[in-house]
Amino acid sequence: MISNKTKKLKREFYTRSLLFVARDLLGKILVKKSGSKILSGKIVEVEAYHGDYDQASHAYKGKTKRNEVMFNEGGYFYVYFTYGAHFCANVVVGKKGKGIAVLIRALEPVEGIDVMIKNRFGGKLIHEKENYNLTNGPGKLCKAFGINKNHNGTDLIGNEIYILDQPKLRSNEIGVSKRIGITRSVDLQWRFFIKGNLFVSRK
DNA sequence: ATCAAGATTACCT
DNA sequence: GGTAATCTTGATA
Repeated sequence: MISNKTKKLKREFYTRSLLFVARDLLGKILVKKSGSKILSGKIVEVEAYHGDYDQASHAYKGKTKRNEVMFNEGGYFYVYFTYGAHFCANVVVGKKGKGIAVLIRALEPVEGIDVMIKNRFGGKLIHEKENYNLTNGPGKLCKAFGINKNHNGTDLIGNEIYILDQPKLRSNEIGVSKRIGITRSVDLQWRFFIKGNLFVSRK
């Protein structure tokens, strides 16, 4: 359940070290306002990307037009388009100029589920269990939340998209693994997820 | 100007 | 479990 202690995360949360921020994002609530509607979901799976020594990171080869948002200070939204079809949403982390981010890989829907169904499937949900297929992947959650290129660079300290604080998870509730879908720096154990959560993208 | 790769997904057997 | 789809970006000429 969602705690009553629902304060928006501040800049200081995001400007800490990468792996601390990545782990601490688990269990927090991503919120997006779209008109009068509110969409929200609990973060249940993330991956860390570091610009300096992580060859899988978009920022590894330095700043380009595509990845420039990654070089902001922590607390900005980095959205990119990939495979000709999908957007992926990241939280920029650390100090200005570093090129560090956390990819949000999966959410557990909380508010605005009707809108998410509409965004993902055009309004029709054939099987009840399809709810588990709404936001259990980086491209899927962007589609469900209506996140696209226009949201690249959004300040998460603002009111359009932000993340609500929640009690910190115990370490035995968090799973760790290699990252998914990359071909370089494959051995880093930088994927974190909530153990047993049904909305995690893969086992 | 051309080209290959990609932090994925959906659909097929 | 395998793979086609699809197009933007960044690198190379």
